[in-house]
Amino acid sequence: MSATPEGCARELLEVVPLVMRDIRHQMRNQRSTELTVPQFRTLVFVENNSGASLSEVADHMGLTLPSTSKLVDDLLKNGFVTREEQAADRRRVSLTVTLRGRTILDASRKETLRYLSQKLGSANAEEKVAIIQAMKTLRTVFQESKN
Amino acid sequence: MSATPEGCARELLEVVPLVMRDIRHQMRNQRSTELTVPQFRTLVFVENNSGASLSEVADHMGLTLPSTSKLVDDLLKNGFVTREEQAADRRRVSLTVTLRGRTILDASRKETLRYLSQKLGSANAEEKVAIIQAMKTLRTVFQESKN
DNA sequence: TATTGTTATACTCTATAACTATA
DNA sequence: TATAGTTATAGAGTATAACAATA
Repeated sequence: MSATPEGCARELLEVVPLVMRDIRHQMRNQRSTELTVPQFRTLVFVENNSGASLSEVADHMGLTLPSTSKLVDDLLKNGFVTREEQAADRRRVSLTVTLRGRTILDASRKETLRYLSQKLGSANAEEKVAIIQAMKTLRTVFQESKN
Repeated sequence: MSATPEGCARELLEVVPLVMRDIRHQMRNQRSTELTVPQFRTLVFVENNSGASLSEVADHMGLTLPSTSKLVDDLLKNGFVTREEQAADRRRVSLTVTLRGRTILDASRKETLRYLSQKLGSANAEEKVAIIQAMKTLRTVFQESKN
């Protein structure tokens, strides 16, 4: 297996959509929680960055402002976040996860992690180390993709 | 970094959507080729499994038959695949990639791989080995995800 | 009857363009 | 004028339900 940038790229292009598809399916089939992947990721971000503006969320998600606005709107309708004006700059919005949002997020995360953990149970120690390492590298490589 | 199934699951859940988002963006912004990720994956599958039926594509993609039917319909409209009845069982369909489809697929693959390779250029040898290993494991774990 | 596929319908995700409000 | 955000509109991706054709 050639550990060249090209070899890695080829593997990523084949395997990442496979894993993503599975995660998406799993989340969709959570009848109790029902968060989509983007909704889940948005809630995680707002939980970790309470008071975030819409632009900050959009930036983190790699989405346009209108897309993010709609995404947040749905979370709002479900009562998972609150949206207020920032006092210092009234154009800006301040987002916070509600108790309800936190509850649903915790449940969804728990269920998804349980599912993924079970799937990864068959991997041996060395393989798991490689996954952890790979994810660490990929995170740094793909994180600041401000296209 | 705990190399437990739970630790791996946590990393996957954070990093995979990040990478997927970047791949999706990159493909969307290919002004020359313009294949979406599902279209790309379908073409790859049909190229490797010439004469495949719709059910086989759906199975590979992890999609329902109606979704797959529509997906293939779009490829057909663009002249990237042909769709015929199978002689042996006329309910079944036989899909083939056209020359045009092959051309666009090659161009798209090349451009995406170039993009990803360039991004992965900053990773050192050990990190690249870990990525290759991780992808290999993930492929086997997530491949036969027939839900 | 069971299987393969399509059509009808709907919802989510995402984008671009046009707009409003605030700075 | 520039920035933050929303609304309008549209296209892709996906699903379920209902159907048609073939086995």
